[in-house]
Amino acid sequence: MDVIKREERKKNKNEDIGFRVAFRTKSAIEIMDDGFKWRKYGKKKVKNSPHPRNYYRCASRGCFVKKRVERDSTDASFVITTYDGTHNHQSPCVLYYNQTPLLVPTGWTLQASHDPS
DNA sequence: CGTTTTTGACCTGCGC
DNA sequence: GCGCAGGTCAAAAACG
Repeated sequence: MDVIKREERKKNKNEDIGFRVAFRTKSAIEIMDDGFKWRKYGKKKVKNSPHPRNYYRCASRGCFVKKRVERDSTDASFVITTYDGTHNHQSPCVLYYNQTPLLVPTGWTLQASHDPS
């Protein structure tokens, strides 16, 4: 696990993560379970917004997908969720979505999608 | 008992 | 070269 983390870090620096998707959703809570198991590994305060930003990683071994959850600086009711990378395995709850691997669970209000970089 | 969460400290990249 | 901002790690606690 330790070695894997090192390799991942090196890989991220040298190679491209893959792709990045940012969603801004209208939700009161930032705990959105998209079917994957997320392990929180960091919390940081952003100067741009008075609210902290949470960092999550996929709990599955061998899957290096990262997830960034941040509240909107102006509207606390909006949450910005950014996904980095692609999952190397199927979702543990893929059956929940039947046969369509939806990234956004039903009930979410998708406001916009853009590349933060 | 194994795993995740929490939190501050540490590291790195970028700008000046 | 230094400072800032952001991103990550790692130890202990909490949780099932």
